[in-house]
Amino acid sequence: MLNYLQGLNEMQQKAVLHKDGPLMIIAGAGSGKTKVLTTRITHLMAAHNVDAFNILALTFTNKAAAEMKERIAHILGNTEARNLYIGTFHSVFARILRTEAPKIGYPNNFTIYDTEDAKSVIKTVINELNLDDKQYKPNTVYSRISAAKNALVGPADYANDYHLQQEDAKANRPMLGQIFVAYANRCFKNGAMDFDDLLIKMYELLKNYPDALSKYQRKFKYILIDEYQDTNPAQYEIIKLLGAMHENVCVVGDDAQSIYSFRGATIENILQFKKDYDDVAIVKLEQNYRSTKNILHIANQVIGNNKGQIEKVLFTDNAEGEKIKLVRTLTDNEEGKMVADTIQEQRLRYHLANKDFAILYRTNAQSRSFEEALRRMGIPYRIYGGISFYQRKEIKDLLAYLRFIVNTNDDEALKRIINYPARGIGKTSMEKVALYANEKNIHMWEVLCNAAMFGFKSGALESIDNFVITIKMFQSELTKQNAYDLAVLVGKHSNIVKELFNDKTTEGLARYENVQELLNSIKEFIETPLNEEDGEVGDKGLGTYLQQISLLTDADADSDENADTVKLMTIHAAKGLEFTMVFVAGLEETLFPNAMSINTREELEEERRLFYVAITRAKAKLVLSYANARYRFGQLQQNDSSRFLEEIPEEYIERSYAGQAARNNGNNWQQGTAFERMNRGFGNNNFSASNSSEKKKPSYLTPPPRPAIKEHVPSNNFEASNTALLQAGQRVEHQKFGFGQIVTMEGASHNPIATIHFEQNGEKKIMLNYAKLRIVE
DNA sequence: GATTATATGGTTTTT
DNA sequence: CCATATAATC
Repeated sequence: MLNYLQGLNEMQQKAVLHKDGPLMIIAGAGSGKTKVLTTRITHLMAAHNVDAFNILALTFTNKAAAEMKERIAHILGNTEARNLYIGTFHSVFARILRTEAPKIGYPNNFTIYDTEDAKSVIKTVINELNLDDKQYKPNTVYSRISAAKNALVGPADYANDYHLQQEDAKANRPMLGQIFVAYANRCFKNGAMDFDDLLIKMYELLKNYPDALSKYQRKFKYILIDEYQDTNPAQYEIIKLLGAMHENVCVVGDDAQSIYSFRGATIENILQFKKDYDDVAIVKLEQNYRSTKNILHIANQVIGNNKGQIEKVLFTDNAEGEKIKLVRTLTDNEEGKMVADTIQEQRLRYHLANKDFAILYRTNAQSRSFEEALRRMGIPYRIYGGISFYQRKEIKDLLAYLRFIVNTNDDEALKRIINYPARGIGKTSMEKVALYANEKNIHMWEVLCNAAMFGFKSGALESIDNFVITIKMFQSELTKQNAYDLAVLVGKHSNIVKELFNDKTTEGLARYENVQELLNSIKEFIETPLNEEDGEVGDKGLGTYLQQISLLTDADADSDENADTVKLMTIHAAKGLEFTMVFVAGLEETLFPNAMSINTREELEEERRLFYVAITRAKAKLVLSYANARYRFGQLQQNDSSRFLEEIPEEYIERSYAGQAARNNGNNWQQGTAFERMNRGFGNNNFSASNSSEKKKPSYLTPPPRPAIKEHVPSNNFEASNTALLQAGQRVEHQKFGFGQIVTMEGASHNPIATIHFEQNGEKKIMLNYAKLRIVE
């Protein structure tokens, strides 16, 4: 027994074995904190007989939660782990609120608004208050409100706060408090909570309802919190309340990796934790098991430039490893190509798999150049983040129907679906509906149900009545059918599916497939066995499903975790992950550090922590890159290299220069230097001859010149054909290159390449896996 | 009221 | 460059 303790170092064991009382673990990057957390939970259960039902663990993503559960189940060798309460703050609280909502005046089936929904409500409210949405930009208003909530400042507090009033008056938005109040009221009326409300309402529940507080205090005898440096004051206060009875609160964090202050997170929580509890045990995990000495060393150097930090020194027994590569390119496109070429080369030379590589960047918009380059080379990849599945329009549309059926108070969902697909209830009618609803202080749905009474006539009235009948029909099926069958019915009867099916454009086709995928996901939800639960509302109903998916992260939606693909993501999304070889791209002033975050020392230090997080994702190999110019707002913009690069000691770096200029001249430096003269800011970057070695230059030094193509307008019946059986001699149509004839077929069967002679554009090699070709004959 | 053309304006990061 | 908002037209 207790053999799960083997393989833990002294400090890790100390953290695991600490039984009762507050515990703070300061865990450096790659120091095995997940291992410590899982082992600690296992130990509580196995050695101290703590019931799984009495343990609450809060993680940063649902995926991390699922993995933790799985690992614990594996070590324990039984099914007890499924009774653990593990999840993100948001999902755990949503689950609790689903049971307790009526106490605070919400329906059990409350809707969860994502950012887009919330902004839309804010916009409506601004219009209703007769304010100008140019002066009050929904984006700004939303972030102000969100910031207030995360600091536990409610609408009334906000509107009455003298300082906030002054601040808003100065910033030319004196009515912000009123908007906040109206927004909060509207959400409440709609039976909806936004992301921040999940914390706020949980706090209010515990604060104002002693019976609820004591219920959950008794239940959660042991509380563990991962990524503690990224918690905000609202979360802090909730935990303080929940943990007050037993004080068995264990937090794990690393101040050096705090990167979510824009979401209200504050490192203060770490300092405050020590003050709030009398006798906090503190354990520091300082041995890094992930990275080479070189990588860890420059990480330490970089973070050393930040001022306030909790003292700790990361060390490792790992090998020294390679030097850090620093590559400069002329443009973002060449940066993409350099990365793709390097991946290809490294993969072959060291027998690495695609999934050993990650490309990290500061902003989602940067993914494009990497996508293009990887696709061109036939390297499979997967992008995390950006527009997630559940944010696609077609998905949100169908979900809005389901949301509305479950909660007809949700005016936001109603507005989305009432005229989609078009059924003749347009803007004018809806303005009237909104007007009547506000006058009588009832829901828009009630107005619709009594449309005749409110004076709607002929055409409009008929359309509205039909809509009401349809929705009522769906509602009556709500109790008779399961979520999947109902969703299928809604898709059919609302004509959404038909509408998408009839759209034969490529985008339409993709949308249709997305909807099918959504239906599949609902089916899967229904078919997965119930999580054992003690008398909670947690059931297989549509309401549960809707609440669950609104809290999914993009990382959670990852179906094939082990797929052999190169991973592309923002640094934020990479937190907690590790890869054999990491590319950190776009190390340029105004991009990283980002122009939005260089105005205060605090902001800049957070950018630096972000850089630190990026570096410490790498196990063996690290490549940093930057481009002299990149497309932004559709225009080529020049940038200096990032100030962070100057913080890395020269002897750890191997510089090189990839791109077209190098090729044209046959000599890397002359063109490079000429270019440098045109761009100030390169003075200190001494591109010494460090890469003048005789080694064969990688192929990224020779991008083929691309002749301008003659754009082709696809035929109206253009539709991608199945090209599996394509043969030489056949005539095809390509979306861009126009009509042509297959000259030869080559390449492996899983990645066939066709050489095609196009009438307008000459001979081109086309990868069939990616190109859209219509077979003409 | 719906469909299409033009204008605008916005990019940091995410539950 | 992109997506969404408004205007113009049927």
